[in-house]
This record gives sequence, structure tokens and C-alpha cells, in this order.
Amino acid sequence: MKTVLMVAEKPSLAQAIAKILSRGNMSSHKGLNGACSVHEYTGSFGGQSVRFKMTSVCGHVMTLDFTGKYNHWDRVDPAELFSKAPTEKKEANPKLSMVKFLQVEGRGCDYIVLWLDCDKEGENICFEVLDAVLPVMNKPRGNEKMVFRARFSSITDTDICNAMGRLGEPDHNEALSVDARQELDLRIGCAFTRFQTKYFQGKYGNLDSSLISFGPCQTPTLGFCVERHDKIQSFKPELYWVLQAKINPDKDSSVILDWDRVRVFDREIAQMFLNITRMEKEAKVEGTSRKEKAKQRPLALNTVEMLRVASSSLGMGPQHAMQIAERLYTQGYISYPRTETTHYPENFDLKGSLKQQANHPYWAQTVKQLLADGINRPRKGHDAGDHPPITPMRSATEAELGGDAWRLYEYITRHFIATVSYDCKYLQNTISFQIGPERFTCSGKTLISPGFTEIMPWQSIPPEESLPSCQKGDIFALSEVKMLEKQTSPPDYLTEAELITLMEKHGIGFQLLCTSCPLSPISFPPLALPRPHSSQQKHWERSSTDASIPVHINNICQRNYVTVESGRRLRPTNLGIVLVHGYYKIDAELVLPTIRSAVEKQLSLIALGKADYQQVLEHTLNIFKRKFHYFVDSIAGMDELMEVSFSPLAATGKPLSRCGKCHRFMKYIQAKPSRLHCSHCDETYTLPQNGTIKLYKELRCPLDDFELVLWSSGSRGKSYPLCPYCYNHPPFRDMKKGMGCNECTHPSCQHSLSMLGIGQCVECESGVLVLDPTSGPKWKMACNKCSVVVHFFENAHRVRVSADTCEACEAALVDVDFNKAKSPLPGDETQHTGCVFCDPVFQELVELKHAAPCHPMHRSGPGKRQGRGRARGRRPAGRLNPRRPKDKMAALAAYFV
DNA sequence: GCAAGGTC
Repeated sequence: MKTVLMVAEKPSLAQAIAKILSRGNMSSHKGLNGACSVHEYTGSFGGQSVRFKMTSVCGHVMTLDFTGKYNHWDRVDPAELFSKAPTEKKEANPKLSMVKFLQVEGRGCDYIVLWLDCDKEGENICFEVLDAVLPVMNKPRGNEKMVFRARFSSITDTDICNAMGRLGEPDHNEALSVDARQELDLRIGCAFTRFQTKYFQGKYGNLDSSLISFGPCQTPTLGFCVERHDKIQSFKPELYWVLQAKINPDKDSSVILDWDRVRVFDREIAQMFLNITRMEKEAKVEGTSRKEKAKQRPLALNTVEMLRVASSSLGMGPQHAMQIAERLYTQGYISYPRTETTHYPENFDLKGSLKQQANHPYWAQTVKQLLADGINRPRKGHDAGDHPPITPMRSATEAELGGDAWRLYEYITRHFIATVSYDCKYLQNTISFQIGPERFTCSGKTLISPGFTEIMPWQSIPPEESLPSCQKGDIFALSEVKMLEKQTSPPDYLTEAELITLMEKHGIGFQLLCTSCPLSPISFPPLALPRPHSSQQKHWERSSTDASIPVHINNICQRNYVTVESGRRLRPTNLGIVLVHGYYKIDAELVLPTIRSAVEKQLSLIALGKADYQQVLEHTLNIFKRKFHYFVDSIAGMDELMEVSFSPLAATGKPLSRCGKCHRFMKYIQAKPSRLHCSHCDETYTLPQNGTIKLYKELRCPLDDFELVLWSSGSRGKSYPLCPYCYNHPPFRDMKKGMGCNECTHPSCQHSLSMLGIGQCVECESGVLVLDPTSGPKWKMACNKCSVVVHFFENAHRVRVSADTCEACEAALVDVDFNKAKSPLPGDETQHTGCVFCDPVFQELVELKHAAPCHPMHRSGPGKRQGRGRARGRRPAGRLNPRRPKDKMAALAAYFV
């Protein structure tokens, strides 16, 4: 029997589709990567009986990157990234070994049906899958077709079966347009990011951002936040005046009448109107109106609306909200949370979903009433053809979910119930008055039926004081007429919800199809005029999901371009402001959202087969290359702004340790990225991030004479010394950049791995447990690769690593001295030498916290080893030959072995 | 160390 391999974009879809096609009659097992499952069943395909194997990938299989050499920032001029630097496809997530998984499952299959999402990215993934799997599949006979593409727009029985019934072919042009997008994003983003980062970090010490990144999505996102900041800064408050009249329809109530002119900006004119009005004693009813109005029930919920409400009403950031929603989804509480669709599919079981909520302690009443009266037809929304709107899938209580998960679930459920509820109906009552020549009005709302606001009480119409009952011609005595002086106020910083709306409007985080405007608005020479962009009309149609909006917002927070203030308002930092103002000065297009859309437009030509992939790529890269050079040449314009806000490197930081070259003190710059700067040599040495740095007893590296510093992590209390020079310029061939003394293979330096290494890490493959000589009296050894920390010999007076090794496990022996009074050693002993893994005397004194049960010592009792298992305690290779060079010259010679 | 796009 022949086999048909079928591949969906994610595991949940593979399962759902297989369930439909097999009518629930399938057998499933997990694939070798643990993430994807394979669902098998038999059926017919092209008139023959076949075995179906339905599985999935997890999004993109491959990602684009530069080849290794071009990932070295110091050795590559960023300008080379535009054309010279070659790119290669790498596995997107090596942990999933997706290529291998696909090949294992695809080997020996005869046909392949591609069920990837029906958008451009999905089309691109089709070809990633084919690249992996075609070489191992059976070769077709003659020119029999073996590759098929299923096109579907929802996961419903009819849609999926229809797709299976008329399979097509994957669209190579659409896939190519994504290849082009990836290459453009990579080359442009990395070139600008590397240049900016190196340029400004080389000059300023307090930027407080480890990376000055640039990207076609994140930069315009930042642009929106700064644009609002500029509006606030340039705002000039204006005085204005309003008239207010008051009548007393009866003794205990008064009604305020609003002026029909609303306000005037000239005090004298306001005063004139006041004088005229004050001459009158009464207000005459000019007319009354009662209009029935409705507040519409909400549209079905999609991702962007959910994120907006989560931010503005629940105080949850989009990234966080999305994570919670995903968890609720995988636990079966809500439907798939990534969708643009606000329209329920025809066959959606609204009643069934509602019935699930009929016994909920919080809304049973409303739901039961709705079921008894009959539900309302939901409003007609937008069908983006992706997934159904977000709805609850089963009832859940506050106690069950708790915290933010409950709050988000509650919102989603109330929103769902609201969509099948009735509109809120109310009366809009208006009374207009004549006071002399001036007209005044008062109005109020009277609720007729609350409709959906019952389940969404925050939307309900606030009860207003009742208006006087009156008719045309009635006269009321005026009790007061006054003039109020007020001031216009500036807008506030953008809320996250507003930013999401702006991003959506400008298509950031969406694939775009322009529906109307002409081609190629990217310009060279650059457009340097500041021009507001958030007021432009929307003319884009979205065509994809929107998972990336939270990512871009998160990006600009992490880079310290904006901070999240109370009310989830985004306030740009000095760095963010200077960057955006700098782009405005040099090339405003770099920060305008149109930059993304212009590129998208070129790409859509590839997708439509109207333009050649290579030509478009070269053309667009060429424009950006020229923009890049112009930017580099004009960087002084941005630098002028930087100078105002930031301090030069030489003026930042505190003197900490001595430079090995000039022996002057170098300054420690704590702000991100933390580093040491020698102003005499004008050299910068990066340090490990996220920890504290201290001088290490004025000890020096024997190789370069730099003073060592001690890095300690806050949480785990792990610490190790490092040489600032070696950390940046590895001294030995087997060392890499970013290694401290605990990874240094120097054969005789007292701080090196060779001298302090004790044995192989108990958890990770390649790490070595290294004595932390600064840790006493709570002595510990820490892995130099992973986070394992082993505590031992508490209160020992001295702990040293001996030159001898354990016969059983090859670990270095440890020599421990205790004070007489505190010694835990048997008898009156104060000193003992032994293996920390095997020595029975040491057994009680070593806390092998992490992997204790795996260690031979704990498996088979002290000292005894079972079988010929891996020697866990084996020492680093250098230590197996512990002969030390005798003098300095011999030592030097040893380095160059 | 970099982008943005899938999704785990």
C-alpha cells in the first residue's frame, strides 16, 4: 500500500485535520522530537487505497542567517552585509531537529500533501518541508504527480474535506516573496543595528542599552511613541471660556445647562456673552426631543481586540496576555487565540458554547435568561479566513484558574456572551433653551433595556439625573449664569492599546496587500522632513495573523527605548527620542511606517509572479545600501543629539582595575552593556552582563598583566574571576570569547580551570565543576558551563584542589582544613584529602543537590562503583598531566604548545 | 550581540 505524507503548520492543526479526514478513526504517536505527533489512518487517495500519515512542523523549519564568518561584529564592516556577506538557511530550532524528524517520517512515502496555513509564510514553509523530505521519498513513476497543496480557510469538516477533494500545487512565487522578505529584513536590520550599536557604544557610556537595534517593524513602532512625546512637548496650553447656566425646576433640584457655543478663546467676547445672558431672568424651552438609541453589542473577539482590552482594562501587557491566552488554549479553556476574524463561521455552535456557561456562579442568571428568550444573531464581522473568533471552550471558575488567567478567561467569556446578547437600548433626551439670544442645552440618557451591558457592566450607561419634564414654551427661572475659565490640556503618552491600534492601522506586524496606492514610495536621496504619520488613512488589507505585535512592543521596551508607565502608557526614554529625532534629521523614511509597506509592495509583485525575485531583491537592497551609506555619512547629525543627552565614554564609570598595557586604572561602566574602558589606550573590554563586578584582590593575569575582576551572579551566588583582556581576546586556541578564568586552560595559573577544576559536572555534558576560591566559609564549586552549584565543606578553614586524582573516578582530590573546634571529621582530625565524589569521609559534607541520585556514590554506596559507567569525576584533559613548568620562560613556552 | 516570521 502506498503512503501519503501530510504536513500541517503546527501540531494542533495536524491533529484537528487528521481527526476530520479519518472521521476520528486514527492512531497517533509522538514523533522523535517530542513536539510533533503523527496521526495514521487508511483511506483512499486518487482512487487507490493508501495509508495516510498526518504530521506537522512547528512554524518555520529554517531561518536565514549570515554564514559564520560574517557574524563577527569586529571583523566585518556592516556595509558588507548588503551584498557581499553570503547567507545560509539554518534550522530554525535545532532542539526540535525538524529536518531529521521530517526525513524519518517521510522516508518511503509516495505522495505528500501540504496542509500549511494558507498565507505567504505557509507557502514558504511548504518548500522548506519539500526540501527536507523529497530526497528521502520514493521516486515517482514516470511523470506522476507526487506533491500536492491543500487550500482551506477554516478547520471545519466541509472546508477540510473540500480542500482534500481539490488539491492544487504549492505556489513557488509566494514562497519566493517570503525568501526575499527574510533576506531584506536580515541584511538591512543587521547592518543598521551593528553600525549604530558600535558607533554609539564606542562613544557614550550611559546609553543603558546593550543593543541599539533597528528594524522595519520595531523602529516605526518606536516612532509612534516618540511622535506622541513630541506632541506633548510642543503643546502650548490655551485659555478658553465657557458659559454655564443653572435652573431650579423645583425646590431641591437644579439642572446645569450647557452653552451651545461650547467655548470661546477670547475672554472679552466671552464676557460680552455673559453680560447679555445675565440680563435675562429666565430660560425658555425651545424644544424637546426623545430619541431611542442603541449601543451595539460587540463584534466577536479577535486577537488585537483582546490584547487592547487586556492592556487598557486588565493592565496586562500584550506579550503577557498572549502567553496567558496560549496557556488557556492548550489547556482547552478557550479557542485558538491567534485570529483576525471577528465573524463566527456559519456552523458555529453558539448555543452549545453558551450552554456550557449556564451554571457558572458568576453569570448563570444572564446565560439562562438568554437561552430561555432565544439568543441574538451576532453582528456581521470580518472573516479573515484564518481561525474562528476567540471563545470559551468550557466553563471554568476563578478558583480553578486564578490570577491573570482567570481575569483573561472571564473577559473572553463575558465578551462571548455579549456577542449573542441584545443591543443596549436607551432614550436620548434633549431639551434646548433660549436665554435671550443665546441657546443652551441639557441632555440625559434613560435606560430602556441593558442588553449586553448586563454581562459587560463596565459598558453600561451610567444613571444620570433625570431631566425636568417640560414642553416647548415652558419657562424656568434662572438661578445662576456664570463664566468659567479653562485651559486646553496636552494629550497623554500613548497607551499600549492606542499603539496596538496604530500598528494595526499601519500594518505593522501584518503582511500587507495594498489595495490602491501607486508603486514604490521608497526614495533616494532620502526624505528628511519630519512628517507626522499616524494620521494617514488606512489603505491596507491585512492578510495574516498578528502574533508579532506584542513582540515589537516588547522589543522597544527591552532595548530601553520606551518604559511602561502607570496605566500601561509608553513613555520614550532619552535614547528612544534621540534615535527617532536623528532618523527624522537624516532620513525620515527610516522611521516611517511606510518603509515596511513599500517593501511589502515590491514583495507582493514577486508573489504575483509580476516581478523577478532576484531583480526585486537587488533593486531594494541597492536602495537600502545607498540609504545606509548616506546614514553613515550623516551620523554626525544624530550624534549632535546624542551629545546633549549622554556622557562620553571617558567621562563615565568608576575606576576599578588596572589596564595591563598602560597600568592606569580602567573605568567600570555599569550601565548596559557593562564594560571596562581604558581612556588612555582608548580600549573597551566587555564584561559578563547581569551580575556584579568587583576587583579581585589586585591579582593579575600572568599572560597580560591585566588586573583580574570577580564576577558574581545575584541569584545563585555563583562567582568566578576573569581577566578583562582574555575575556575579549581568548589566549588559547581551545578558548572562546567570553570565557573567565574558570574556563581558562592555562596550565599553571592559580586561578585557571586547570588548577581549580575538580571534576565533570553532575548535570551537563561538557562542564567542569570548579572550586570557587572566594566562597569560604560556605565553600562551593560551580559548573563553568551550566548553572549547577555544589555546596561543600561548610566552615572549613581552607579548601584546596590537590594535584592528585581519584583512582576511581579521575576527579581531582580536594584537601580540606578545619579549625579544631568546628571540625566534622572523625576523631580529632582537622585535615583530610579525598575525592568529593567517592571519599566516604566526605560523603556527608558534600551537597550534590542537582543530580545526586545519578552519581555512582549515591547509587552504590561509598567508594564502590558499579559497572563501567561514564567516569563522572573525570578531570579536564590538561589536568591529567599535572607537571608544572618550573620557571617563567618554561611557562611562556607552555602557552604556545 | 543583529531582523521578522512562524510556533513550543
